[in-house]
Amino acid sequence: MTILPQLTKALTKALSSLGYPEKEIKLSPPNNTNFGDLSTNLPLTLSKNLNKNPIEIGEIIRNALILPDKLIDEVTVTKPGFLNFKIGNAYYYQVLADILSNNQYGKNDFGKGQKANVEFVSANPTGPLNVGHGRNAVLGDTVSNLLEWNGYNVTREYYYNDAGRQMRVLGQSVEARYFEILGKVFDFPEDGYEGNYIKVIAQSLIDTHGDVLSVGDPIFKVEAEKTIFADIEKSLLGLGIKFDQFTNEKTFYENGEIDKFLEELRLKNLIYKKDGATWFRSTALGKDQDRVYIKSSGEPTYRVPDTAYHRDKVKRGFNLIIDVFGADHTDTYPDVLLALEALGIKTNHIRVLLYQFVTLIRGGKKVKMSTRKANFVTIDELVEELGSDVVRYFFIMRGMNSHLNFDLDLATDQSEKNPVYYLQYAHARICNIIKHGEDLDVSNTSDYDSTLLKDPSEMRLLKKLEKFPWIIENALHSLEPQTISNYLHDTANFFHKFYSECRVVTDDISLSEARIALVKGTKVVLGNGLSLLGITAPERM
RNA sequence: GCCCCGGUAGCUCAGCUGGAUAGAGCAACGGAUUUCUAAUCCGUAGGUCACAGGUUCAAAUCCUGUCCGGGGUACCA
Repeated sequence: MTILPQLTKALTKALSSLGYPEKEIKLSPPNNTNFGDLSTNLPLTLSKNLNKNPIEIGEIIRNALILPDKLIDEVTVTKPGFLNFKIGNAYYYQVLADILSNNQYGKNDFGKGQKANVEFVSANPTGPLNVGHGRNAVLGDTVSNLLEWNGYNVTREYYYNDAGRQMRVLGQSVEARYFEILGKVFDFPEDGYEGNYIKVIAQSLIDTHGDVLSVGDPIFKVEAEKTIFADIEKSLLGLGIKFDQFTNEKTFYENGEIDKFLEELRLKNLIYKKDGATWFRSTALGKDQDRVYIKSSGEPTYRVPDTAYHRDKVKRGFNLIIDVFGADHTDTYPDVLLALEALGIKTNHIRVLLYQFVTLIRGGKKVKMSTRKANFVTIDELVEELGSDVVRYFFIMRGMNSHLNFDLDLATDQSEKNPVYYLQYAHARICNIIKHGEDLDVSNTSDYDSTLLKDPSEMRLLKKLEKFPWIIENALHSLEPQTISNYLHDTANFFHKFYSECRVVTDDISLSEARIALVKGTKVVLGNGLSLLGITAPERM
């Protein structure tokens, strides 16, 4: 049993035995380790209720506390009113033993028996994936990993619109290039896709079908979609990302779900016609404007299939549904949820992760990315240049709410000293130490004497390892994977410091064995953390 | 105009469910290698946490306003 719940319980008991009001008990490690390992501000928060000096309250609680044996070395009360606990080393030694007996250390059961769906990337197949999609892809995949680490059964899902304007224009673009290459009259669409890959697809159509294709042949669009999608899947695989399910918009037209959904809204008087278009009466549900559902051209806006799709996901019975969207969806997903709620569908298990845009900087200048204009840096280029590990770490180490300035030149220059290597190097170093120990026959970690671990750098590292499950649990609630990369960086840092302070394998066999145990424990944490982030943990570098 | 995100060291960013002395990487400068990997470690320097109010015993963190940057506010997605 971890120490946090035990202490919380002891504090709760003390409060009730004193007749003090119930308070939420928050225990957290203080910044300054001189205060101990865990602190609570309980005396401060009680001070107002009791109209008493917080220090005095702290002392009273301290005296009333009944603590588990040998777990806590010391309890102190410090100004302005904190209650601090110094945890005994024995507890941490036990944690190390736990880690060594469980190479899944860090995993938990919070999501056991529960199904989660993570929808991400979801780029329409109109061109290669660019840097912006990269952030989405890595974020979605890492969150999926995180859910799996918390026991969820996760479906990674990619949704795309294959019935809308974008794909139509894509087909027209290919068609135009086809006739252009054949030297015939062609009409390049106004908003056509200008990338070279369009010409490649057109050429392959010529190679397989010759010049017999005629204007408006559906094959242009079909072939483009097929080819580009294959490329997208390959790009994602380059980042170690594999989807369980692809769902497309067309499905919901064909199975009647969209008509059904519109009809239900109509029955609730939430749909009306105006100016030849069909509108969603979102103002009736508290929004400040209505939205067009079906354009006067007869083409539905993307909100319509999107809502039908989300209803479908809800129906599939997931306990948790996560959408990973770029900031351009900020204003649109609330309408989707609103429509679902209007139909009596619960949406409180849907969580939307909005990430801010990636600003690409090249040659000191911002590059405005556009798939249509073929002005972008692709994921393939990025992965080829930096490697999957670096790309993944780069995208995940920053919070999703921050705009990401991606300086391509800098990323290339710094690839040699990229922060991800710091973590990987620690892991490789560990592997080497373990190997060195084995060569000298110092590898017994089944009955080592853990009490020999008492150097400050050893204890600091060990205490860090103890936090790992707690980090995973917190990341589950916040769904902010950067907390994990931050943690791993700290862990690697503490390890490197320990390494420079303490020689692991020496003539002192007992001490060596104890230190090997600590090193192996660190390896488990770093290895597990890296695998959660989808980053390799090399044995040597 | 309105909505969302951000503004923290020269640069890129952590920290934000309020806590005790605000951090890291890069860049700058100075050290450490007869040693299990120097892709490391130690040290120096670098801050009005955009600004102004407010709440609180306590604010980078919460609230209000202002300024600046990005995104949205389309019968584009």
